[in-house]
Amino acid sequence: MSREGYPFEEIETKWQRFWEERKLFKVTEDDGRPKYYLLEMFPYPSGRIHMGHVRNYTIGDVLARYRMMQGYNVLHPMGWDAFGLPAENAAIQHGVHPATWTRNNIEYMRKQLKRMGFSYDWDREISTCSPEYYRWNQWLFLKMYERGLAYRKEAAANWCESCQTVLANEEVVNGRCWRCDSPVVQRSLMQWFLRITAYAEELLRDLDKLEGWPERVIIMQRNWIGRSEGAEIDFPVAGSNEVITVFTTRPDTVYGATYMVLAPEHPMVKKLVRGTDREAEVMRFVEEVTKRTKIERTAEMGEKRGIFTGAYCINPMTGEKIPIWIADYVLMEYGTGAIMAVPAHDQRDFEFAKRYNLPIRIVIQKPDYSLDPETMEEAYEEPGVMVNSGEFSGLDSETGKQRIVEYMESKGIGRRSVQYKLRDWCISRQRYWGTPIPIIYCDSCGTVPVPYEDLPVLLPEDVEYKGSGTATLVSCKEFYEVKCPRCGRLAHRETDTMSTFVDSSWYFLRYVDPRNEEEPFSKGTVGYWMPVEQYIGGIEHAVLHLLYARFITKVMRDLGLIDFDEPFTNLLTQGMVVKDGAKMSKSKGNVVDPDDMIKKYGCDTVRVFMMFAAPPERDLEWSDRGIEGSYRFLNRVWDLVHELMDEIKDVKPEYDPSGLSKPARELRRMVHRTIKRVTTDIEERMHFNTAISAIMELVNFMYGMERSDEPAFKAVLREGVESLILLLSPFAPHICEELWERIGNEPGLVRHPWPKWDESALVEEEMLIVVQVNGKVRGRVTVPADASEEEVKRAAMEHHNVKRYIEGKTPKRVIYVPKKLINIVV
RNA sequence: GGGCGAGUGGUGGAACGGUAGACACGAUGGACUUAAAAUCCAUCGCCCCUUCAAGGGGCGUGAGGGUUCGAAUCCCUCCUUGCCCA
Repeated sequence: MSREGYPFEEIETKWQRFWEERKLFKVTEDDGRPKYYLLEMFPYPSGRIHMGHVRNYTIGDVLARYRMMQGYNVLHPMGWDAFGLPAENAAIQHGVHPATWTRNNIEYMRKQLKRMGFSYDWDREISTCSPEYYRWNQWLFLKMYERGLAYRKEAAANWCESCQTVLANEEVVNGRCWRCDSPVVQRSLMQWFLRITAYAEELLRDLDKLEGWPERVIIMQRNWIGRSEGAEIDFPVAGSNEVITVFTTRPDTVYGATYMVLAPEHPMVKKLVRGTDREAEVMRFVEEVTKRTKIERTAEMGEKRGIFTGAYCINPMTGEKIPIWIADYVLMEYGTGAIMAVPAHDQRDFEFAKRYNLPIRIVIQKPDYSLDPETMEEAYEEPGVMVNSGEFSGLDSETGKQRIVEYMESKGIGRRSVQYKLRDWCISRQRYWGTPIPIIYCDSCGTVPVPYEDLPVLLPEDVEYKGSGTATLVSCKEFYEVKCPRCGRLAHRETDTMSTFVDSSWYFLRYVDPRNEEEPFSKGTVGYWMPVEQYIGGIEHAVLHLLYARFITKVMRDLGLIDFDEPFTNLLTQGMVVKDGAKMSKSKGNVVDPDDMIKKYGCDTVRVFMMFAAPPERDLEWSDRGIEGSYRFLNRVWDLVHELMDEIKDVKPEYDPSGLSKPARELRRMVHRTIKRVTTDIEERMHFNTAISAIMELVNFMYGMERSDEPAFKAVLREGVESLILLLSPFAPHICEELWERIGNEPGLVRHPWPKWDESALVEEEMLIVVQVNGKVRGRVTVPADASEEEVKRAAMEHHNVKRYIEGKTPKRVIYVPKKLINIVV
């Protein structure tokens, strides 16, 4: 008989309509069941969903449906990270308004997600570009401004002269603008920052609470925060009252500081060279360095370049006059922007000293005292014994660190200090398509926050896009020109908008109360739903998004809005979907469009393949053959249930387990074993690929099983078919609803309890014992399940092949692993 | 340069100190068919011995060492590769 496979299209449409009409995924907090908040990272509405989304959201959907069947009140929302740069690019390239472009994309992508059958409560959908959402960004910004957590300062930004715009780091490719390929320069602008550094210590310490997070994400965040303990030391500038403070993690090496290095941007640089004959040369160097990127400047293999300022400072411990240099490898952003250079014990200082013939002095010796400045080829950075260090000579360097800092503190020339690599978070974007920063600049009143009652500051949509965000907003009079809220005189608005990371740093809180017009969310509601039990997304957000979300959560807590410290209890970072070993991309021409696959095989097949091809945290290799296999599997399920239909049609899955025939017992064992495997694979390891294999094995078994005529067999069979459908339903919900209905049950599977296994059904009547001799497998014996160790041993010794290896020898030792293996050592 | 992963058949992957390769893809052979598709059955890590058949042996999880009765799994060194940071 020729056939095309089961009618997936009809079935999938039918059940998607059924779920939507019954509002099966709508949840409220007044529910007796325990709550479970399941969240996937919301998408940027780029136009169409891609396989990465499909994978992310399928993982989420399987877990959501599984939890629903486990009896949880599952909050499973979806929304749109809808502000951002690509919308502006679309405006430039296709002349379409960013808002139109974004909203059209959302319309289309929402349809695509619905076509995948995901169990979202669509009534909670949010879009960050809607004023109802972004007004709370502005509200939060004002709250932070009040508390000194939002502030404005001058900072360097990547600037493209030809596009007249600021670029994000990702938009700078090899030092050039990604769009026009002209060189990118650093330009100093006044920008808004959020004071995340005020939470550095807590963000670091609370990483210990995140037991449900992958270790590598925690390590990445820890490195990003980059705490280091050390000291600040004051170096007086020779012949002036100025003092330059350096930060070092190695105060024990201070006697070896033979020169000082300032970052080119250090404010002292200008003062030191002003009016000297070195001024022109030094300033030329500074200008040249600032054009280069941070990565180029600090790459360790790169040549370190510098210039002498002509000025000197005094090493406060030795009283020595040491030269002050400027070098590209010292950054203003880290520490104090100035270092004491100890070439003998810091590799970068060492290389710099070699290049410019600066003195190298050993102050830490190896235990064998073998270091010699004349012969050393690299810095010695390990601990050791202090030498050439005045009264501290002879101490081990770890003790010396403490002693020197204590000494400096007592003399007031230095102090203990902790530095973080973490910088304050720059949220200013010179863009149009983002949340307006609610600030007004008045010539007489200065920087004035927009009063809360004037929120939201609406982003004007009736504008002509000018090619740069700032230009667009400045030219929009109705937006730009405003009365000062304090004095009423003409003032103007801030034209920078917020980074979209602000939007995404709290959206999970808005989902719990998405239509609240009085506040970002009500405290009671957020208390019921938060924290998120399971968060799922790509590893690429390991640092920025996940750190910002943690930060804002802590800020909200300190504002009294919530009472918990961490937003996400468990985090799953899924791997990429790749094809031919590479990430799918247009330029490589290896993109697989989900729409095509759904059309060809249906979404159930796509879902099953996504979950079967690899465990979630690994990369998934797309395979056209593989998806056919998944389709074949669903057809086998479809056919199997139809074949068994007559036998189970009016049967109840009820029977007395004690009097079953052998075929019934075996079927029952297989069914219950599958329930156990699928349940533990989902629950304990989230290994959906092995869960699906277990279901496949059950299907294979049922195709080849031994039958029996007794009525109880039919009841066991009914139980088997029902279990099969229930276990498969989180993965392939549509076909399962259909089969469930066809065997005469009430549809709406997420409301049906997840099957439970009966441990007594798993008990084997016989067990297969592997027999090893000296650790090598020499045979297998089958013994009754209740056989004692002695009986197993006897059976093993009698095995014909085993005998050959133990003949004439006496066993020295016998290791018995119950129910599995026996190892005879001779 | 540092940190963290990963390396298993022709392929995706199983195996959380106890039978390596579950499940699937693919391939080969067969059944069905006028034929094909679909479906079903059988075989498939590599090498070898024995046999009518049934059997049996050696090697094998990137390389090399170690711990253990027993290692893909734990430890050390190295190689390759990916990600993050510099």
